Amino acid sequence: MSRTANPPGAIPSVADGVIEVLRERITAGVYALGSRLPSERDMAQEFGVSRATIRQAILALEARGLLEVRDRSGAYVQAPTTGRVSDALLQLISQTPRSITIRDLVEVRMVFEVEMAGLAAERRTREDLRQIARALADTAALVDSVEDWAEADVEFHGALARATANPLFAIIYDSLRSAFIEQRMRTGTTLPETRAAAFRWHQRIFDAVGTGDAAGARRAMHEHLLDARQTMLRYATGDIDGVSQPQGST
Amino acid sequence: MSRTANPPGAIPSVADGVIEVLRERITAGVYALGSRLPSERDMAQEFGVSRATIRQAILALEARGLLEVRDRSGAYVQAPTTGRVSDALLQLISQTPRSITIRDLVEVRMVFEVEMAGLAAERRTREDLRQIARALADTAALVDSVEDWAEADVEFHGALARATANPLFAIIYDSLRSAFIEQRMRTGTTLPETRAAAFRWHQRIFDAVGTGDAAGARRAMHEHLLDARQTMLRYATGDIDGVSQPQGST
DNA sequence: TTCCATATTTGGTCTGACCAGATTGCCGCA
DNA sequence: TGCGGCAATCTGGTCAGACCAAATATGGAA
Repeated sequence: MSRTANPPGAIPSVADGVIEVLRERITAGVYALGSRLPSERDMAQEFGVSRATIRQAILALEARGLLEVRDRSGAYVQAPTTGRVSDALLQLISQTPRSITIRDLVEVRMVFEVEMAGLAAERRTREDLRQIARALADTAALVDSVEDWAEADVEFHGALARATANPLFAIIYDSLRSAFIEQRMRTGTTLPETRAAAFRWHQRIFDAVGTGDAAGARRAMHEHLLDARQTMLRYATGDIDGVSQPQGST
Repeated sequence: MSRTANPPGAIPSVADGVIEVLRERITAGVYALGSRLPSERDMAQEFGVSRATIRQAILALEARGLLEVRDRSGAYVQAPTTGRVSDALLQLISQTPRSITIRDLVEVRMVFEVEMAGLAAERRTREDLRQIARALADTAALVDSVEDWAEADVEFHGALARATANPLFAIIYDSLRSAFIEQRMRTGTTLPETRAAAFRWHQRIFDAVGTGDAAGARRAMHEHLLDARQTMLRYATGDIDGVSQPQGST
């Protein structure tokens, strides 16, 4: 795996050593999840290095999502989130030579989500159903706000992913999610009637999942995505290459 | 999207400002891909901040995969790789509460590799075929070395992913790849006869892709994975929760 | 016991310095 | 003129010590 991008021959820096030790302590639970690490000054003393080096190590671990540094408070052990994955993925997508088109995106969704719907129908628990139902209700209630609706829509599909009882699906979906959104999948969903149509599809999917009708769920999801693709392609301005890199808000 | 993990209320630090400017310059091409950024000292002067701050910004961008810092040489603009994504994904997987099992992994592969095989059969170019063939030949030639064989095997599936003509598939596959490997999918592939069996499946898949037989390719891949799952489950020691975090080589 | 002022701690930033390897450029030899 | 090699220079890595302002902890007053 790609370590800290240290070419095999390179001399591991002092900071790398600190990073390694800290990482071990974190995964070993010496520094429990949510707990605060010793202050930079204390660690510098303990490791016998300068504060600058400790600082570099902490920053690296923060970038990797293992720590959260709160200004004037301390560094806290953080549970990894899908955010890191999707950030990296988004960045990758935005710089892919042959840019990712709407068609590509829908194709991938088609592959994953159709099967996800089927698995969800087979395995969903009562709690899963409750969450899916809530998301469904939200899409109906928030149909007037493009932003809120998009969020609810994503949540609906996310709940479906979780209902597959396979955490990998949820992880993958979450990772792609920001890409989906960022790439203004909304292209077509800015129209109220599009959102209304989506609701009807969602309803069908939900019913199938609820009754444990895997084949029906797959079929409904498949048709939903076919329909969505058509709508999006119609309103798309073309390829989505210039993925809007998030702009700093300063 | 999750910025630099800056809570909305937080005061953006000086370093954050520098990060933002540098990032813009990189994406805008002011600092071209592969080129070297000014030295830390020069930038510190230009931005009117201390070298420590510049350093922090550079480290952050390195962690995000935008830069590669070479000791005593400089910081170079780097093309993003799937490595970042898979690192993050691997970390995420290794810390998921309900640990990821072999069954989960194969299920995900089943979902998208089957479809990938089909798409590859429909769209593969002559060049794609050549690469797939080469990987196939490698798996046969390297059948005696577990390590080399695993690499070639992964390459075979990777070439298939690229042949779908949808870059997202290749990206996703590459991102999952290290997870697949790390999680010692090899559990069953350490046996020579397993590798021999895999070769026969690969051959069938290759033939179907070569003749443009999408349905056949899907079927062959499906059966290949079913077979692989059975083998792996038989030799698996159980769930793979303690995902081997890569150990520092020091 | 409650609450607020004060003292302490903590991360963020700055300055200035040294090290050792990478880079560059110049000089002398062929 | 061409080129190999040595030395000055440059660069990132690390260290030391200091100041700031906000977050926290402390202790005493109400």
